[in-house]
Order: sequence, then structure tokens, then C-alpha cells
Amino acid sequence: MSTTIDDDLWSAVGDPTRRRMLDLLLADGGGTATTLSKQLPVTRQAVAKHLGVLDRVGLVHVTPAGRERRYEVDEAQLARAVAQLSAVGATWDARLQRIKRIAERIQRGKQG
Amino acid sequence: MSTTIDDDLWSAVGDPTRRRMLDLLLADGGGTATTLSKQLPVTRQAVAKHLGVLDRVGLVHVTPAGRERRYEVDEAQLARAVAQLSAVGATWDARLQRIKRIAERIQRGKQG
DNA sequence: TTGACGTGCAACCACCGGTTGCGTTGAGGC
DNA sequence: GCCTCAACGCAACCGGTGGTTGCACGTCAA
Repeated sequence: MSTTIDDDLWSAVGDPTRRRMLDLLLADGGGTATTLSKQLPVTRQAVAKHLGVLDRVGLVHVTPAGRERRYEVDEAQLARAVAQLSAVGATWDARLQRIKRIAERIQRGKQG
Repeated sequence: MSTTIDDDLWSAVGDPTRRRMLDLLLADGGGTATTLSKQLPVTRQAVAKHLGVLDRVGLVHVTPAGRERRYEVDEAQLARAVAQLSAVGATWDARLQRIKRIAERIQRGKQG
């Protein structure tokens, strides 16, 4: 239970370049592989591949416009990903808290 | 600003197998490559590699005991990782909120 | 029509998660 | 003291993926 998340979504958001791309797309309200590649330290082709990944998991959607392919973030889907992210964080946080409490109890038991 | 996180830490926690390993180590209060591999669908060698990664970023520390090498989670470091995780989540959440507000304003502007 | 720009496709490379295989070393029974 | 077994480390290898270069195709504009 719990830690079981959409592994595709996670791995999509897990890549640093893809995170930066999402960031840029959000900031600029969309973009193409070419415009993104100009703001990133990777080639257009690399960006295109990433856009394919993001598209496949529904984090972006594409609108063909003439010779361009404009991508925009699917905010709802990104919100889902972010939610799952914090869910995982929360799970671990909870477990850490529990461990800490148990450890303290043991310490107290030893001393008392 | 903001999305700048320890990339090593992130990628260490980013791997699903490593997440499960941390989970198991927390649950059992430590373990060796062999004991972990028995609870995971991967070989001891794979686990050993992952433990190396986790050790390098300080998420676990190792205690040689005879012919065994016992690993335990560094809870403070894991707490840091979790914190950064939720920080990223929070950043995106905030940006999404902002975008949403702007979008609504535009909508209202169009209609009014 | 021609040139420039944006794209897609394919081949190639490097890194990484995973495996198998083998050699080493420590704990314990004979 | 030896021999065996268990845990480990190291090295070679394989498949997937992020990244690159190179090239061919469509589209917009002069």
C-alpha cells in the first residue's frame, strides 16, 4: 500500500531535464522542442524525446500549428504527479517519526 | 532559487529499488546486502551496488561485523531528502496555483 | 522557386540497473 | 589444524535510456 504510485509518472518527473522542461513550459505558457532546447543545455532532439515521454504520461499535450508543434503542460496531470510526490514524502516522514518515537522509548527503557 | 536541490540525493531516492531498500532498512532497523536481496526481486550484487550509491550520498552507513557488512539508514539525511522532495512538490504546487489564478483572471477579462 | 526554419527518423555513444561467474575471506564443524 | 559454508567484492556482460550527430521531409516567406 501507500508507496505504490504511478511508476511512469514518477519516472517522468524523476528526470532533472524533464523537470526543468516542465518548469520552462509553465513559466512561458508553452513552447516547442526548438524554443525549449534554446533554454536548455541539450539538443532539440533530446528535448523532443523528453516531450514524447511527457506526452505519453499525459503531463503535456501537443498542438500542431503549421510547421510547429506547440506543447503545453497539462496542469491537472502535473498536479496529480506533485500530489503523489508529496504523498511519498509524507509516507516516509511518518515512518521516520514512528522510528524516532520507538527509538526514544527504547532509550528511556534502557535508562529507567 | 527553489528547484535547486541536491541532484545526487534526488537521483538516489529516485530509483524505485533504492526506495524499497530504504523502506526495508527502516522497517527492520538495518540489514545486509544478502538479507535485503532475499526480500527483493533482485540479486545481492544489484543490492550491493545500490547500497554503494546510498552510502555515497550518506543515506545509509555501514558497520563491518565479522564477515558481514551491516547497513543502517541515516535518518537525518533521509529526512533531508524527504524535505527536499516535498520542497520541490511545494514549489510546483505554488507555481500551478499562480498559473491557475492568472488563467482565471484572463478568463474573467475575456468575459467582462 | 528557392532558401530558411522546424520537425522526425536513424545510427551511434555513454551511463546505469541488473545479471552471471569467480575469487576471497571470515565463522564454525570435523 | 583443516574444510566447508556463507557473505562479500570484483569483473564482464546485457538491455534500456539520455544524449549526440547526421540527414531527409514539410512549411513558411521572399
